[in-house]
Amino acid sequence: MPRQYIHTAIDFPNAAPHMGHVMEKVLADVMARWFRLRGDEVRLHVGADENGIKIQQTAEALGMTPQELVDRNSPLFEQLFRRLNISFDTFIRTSDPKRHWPTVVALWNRLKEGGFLEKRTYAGLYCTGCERFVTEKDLVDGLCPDHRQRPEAVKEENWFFLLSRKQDAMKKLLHPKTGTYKMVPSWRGNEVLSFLEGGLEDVSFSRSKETLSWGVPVPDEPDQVMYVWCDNLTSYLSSLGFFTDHEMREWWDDAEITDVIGKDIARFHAINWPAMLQCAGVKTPERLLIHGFITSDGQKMSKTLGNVVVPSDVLDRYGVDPLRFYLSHEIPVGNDGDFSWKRFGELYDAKLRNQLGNLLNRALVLLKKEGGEMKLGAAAQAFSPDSWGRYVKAMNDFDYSVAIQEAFSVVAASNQGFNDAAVWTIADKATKIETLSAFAEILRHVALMLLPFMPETAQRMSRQLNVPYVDQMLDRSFVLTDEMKDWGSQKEWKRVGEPEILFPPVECK
RNA sequence: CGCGGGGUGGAGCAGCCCGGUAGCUCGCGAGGCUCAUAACCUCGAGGUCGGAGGUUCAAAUCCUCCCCCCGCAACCA
Repeated sequence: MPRQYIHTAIDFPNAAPHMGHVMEKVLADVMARWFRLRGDEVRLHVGADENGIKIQQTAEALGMTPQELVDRNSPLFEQLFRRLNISFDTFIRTSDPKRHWPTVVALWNRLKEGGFLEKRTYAGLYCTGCERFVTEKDLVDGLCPDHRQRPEAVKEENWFFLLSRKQDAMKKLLHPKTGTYKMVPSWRGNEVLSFLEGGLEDVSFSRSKETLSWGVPVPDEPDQVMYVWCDNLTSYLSSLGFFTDHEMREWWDDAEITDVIGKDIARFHAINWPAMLQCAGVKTPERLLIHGFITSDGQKMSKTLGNVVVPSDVLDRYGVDPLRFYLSHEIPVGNDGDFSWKRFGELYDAKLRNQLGNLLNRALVLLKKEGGEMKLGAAAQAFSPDSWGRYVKAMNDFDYSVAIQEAFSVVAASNQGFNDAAVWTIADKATKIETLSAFAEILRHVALMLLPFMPETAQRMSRQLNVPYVDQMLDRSFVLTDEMKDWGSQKEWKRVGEPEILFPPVECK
């Protein structure tokens, strides 16, 4: 049984979670759920990137300690992910000295022992107002735009990771044809590859404690704190207890590893991370799934524009599955996407209420009127067996929007078939029951297709249909068998349950 | 010539890799049905597929050049 280790980027909790965080987690969760359904063993990891200068600064501005800030914000992420039914196994917080730091320190030591770390003088411009290094291009007329002062030229001793040595190795690893680390979708990888062609430079791996105090201390160097790379990325290992006495190596060494991350940090995950792993003698991941960004009504979300969409507002209004549906249906994997309340409402009505909910309702109500007994006859199945083939291929190819649209094209075709057959006018009771049963059977298949995307909805549909496996379908061990995908395979399924409204109308905002 | 993405009926998008009736959602017009959450179905109006060349029997789809929009351009996650 293949083993799958999926991890998302860990999130930066200097503010409350936004729609972009949600998109990434839903994407990873759809993948995790699909892998489980097809029979793989799955571990899904998420977390919070709590260290760094920005957290330090934000905390200061709010008059709290960094620890207080992350203790306040990180749970917001975790709670949101739970509410979204993200089936994660671990939530790592990088300020956790017990779960996270030992792995980080061990990795650091390995890199150092391998001769991949080197102490150098880092020269840069330091703005005392920002309390951080700034670059030339940040400056306006040579001054810090925020503090209107000239940054000082500062030199400090830092550790560097010798990434430049790994250029050829990374080219080989990421080679579109022969490399073992695949970037999905491939066009997202192009940017990374061309960047790689430009040549790699060594990366700064630590800061002086005066510059950065909130982070993982460098072993044996009291005045140095690790800079983001060694700390943040390593959470993917620390969640498995790597390099400790409770490490779960099988989830790395004997697993297919997928990173789910945004286009902005693709480069670091595609290059820096596998380079670090190679240098530490650890296997590199198999797949990098790169998603785009989400805009709000076509514009970049920004507090100044006041167009930030708060995920919990959507959840309060529409519930979990409609949001999961919207993101999966509207945004092809890798593409940028847009969130708009208008579009959300339209899609909710058109697809979820009018097409899906209505089909389920009209079929069940009529069947109930005939007594609720199921009987699948020789009546032509209105469900093309190719649908499963197309669906499975799309799911395996990470074309999730294509897959969910396949499910909805089955629904649309069924509504049409329902009218064409004028089911409600069929006089012969046996024929009527057989015809309606066929629609119930179609909906059983549709619910299974929707299961990775809208788990609760899939179960509610199946509950109304009263299919035999309804109570197991949200279990992690629930596997989609070939038998389940066969027409009329549920011999124990004798009668349907009570019809209910699947998606109620939601008032316009 | 820095890199990548995009430019498709009123709006938002898919199709482009593997050329061959231009598809989806919403909106609009007409009709059908009345089982169903005033939902469902059918038909219709509306597009020189950014522009110009080229390849081809045939191009939204391949090639070349140009224009416009967005992101990135390295330590900022």
